[in-house]
Amino acid sequence: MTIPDPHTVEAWTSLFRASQALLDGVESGLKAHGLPQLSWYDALLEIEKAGADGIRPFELKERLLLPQYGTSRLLDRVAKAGLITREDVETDGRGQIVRLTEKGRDTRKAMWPIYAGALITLIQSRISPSELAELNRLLHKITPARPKA
Amino acid sequence: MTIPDPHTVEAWTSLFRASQALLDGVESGLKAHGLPQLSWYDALLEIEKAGADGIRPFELKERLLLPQYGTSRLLDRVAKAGLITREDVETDGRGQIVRLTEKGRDTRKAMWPIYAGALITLIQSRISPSELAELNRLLHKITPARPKA
DNA sequence: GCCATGTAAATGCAACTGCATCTATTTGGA
DNA sequence: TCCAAATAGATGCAGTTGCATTTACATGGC
Repeated sequence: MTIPDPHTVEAWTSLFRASQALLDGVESGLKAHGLPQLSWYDALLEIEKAGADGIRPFELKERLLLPQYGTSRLLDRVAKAGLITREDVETDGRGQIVRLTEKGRDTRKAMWPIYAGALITLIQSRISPSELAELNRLLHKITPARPKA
Repeated sequence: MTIPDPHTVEAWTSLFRASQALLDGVESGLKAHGLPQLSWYDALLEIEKAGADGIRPFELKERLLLPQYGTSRLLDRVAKAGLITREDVETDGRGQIVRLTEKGRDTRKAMWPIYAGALITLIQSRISPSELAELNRLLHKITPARPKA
């Protein structure tokens, strides 16, 4: 059995810690402002991008890389909070169309400065633009091409 | 409100995806072999390092960067699986000493090749040693010095 | 010695995730 | 047409996490 280079283990550790720290930072900022979780942001943004046409949950799950049940339940919560509407689609009795409400749009907008601020503080202020580009390049080497939704 | 550089957002996204992909890879490997979660590995390793003296839960929580209740419950599960012993300490009636059992040692040992193999496949085989070093350097810039346990 | 304060650890409750399964509907063939 | 297989989405259940609180013990000042 091959033993990994200590640098490999360290990379995994620092990668994990970094992403953990960033996530915590963003989430605690949102929570401190009484705003929903980060996962809601991505969903709201995708739904907002879909515009008046709305989006089907199965499309959403592909874009958010969430499991089907995760999407279903996330939509439950977001709908319960009044941020989206879900209505049946006539062309397919199994499906539904999700659309953002005004409140949903407002919520997403309110989340953005907090989210962005955290990223600036936690990333942008700590690393130079060229290093940032290099970091991106290296991370993309590690993460294989997403397996085509 | 300052707007973050798109590269910053992309770095956050790739960082998150990379760490998610690695975590999933390691976890699914362990699960496929009928082994416990990765979080158990770290705990078992720390406890093993403590040797015959054992370790106090509050020390463990500092080393693992876990919340107090998380540590308490992790130890519950690990103890229920027979991988550790917990006994009261005489010098401090509030505390306990955690020690690894033989079974705990065996389990940790069994986990390592799977864990290591996943790291080799997912990281080491995809990036050169010098790039790995650079990745480490960049990640350490982003993650601030841990706030001294 | 007594009490306020602090520290170690556990726990009730709500939220969330994973897994498997279920229901409803559509689709593609024989 | 009819039925097996596929697809969209929901859901029961167990496990896990976060938060707040609780229990138990220790310590320092008076």
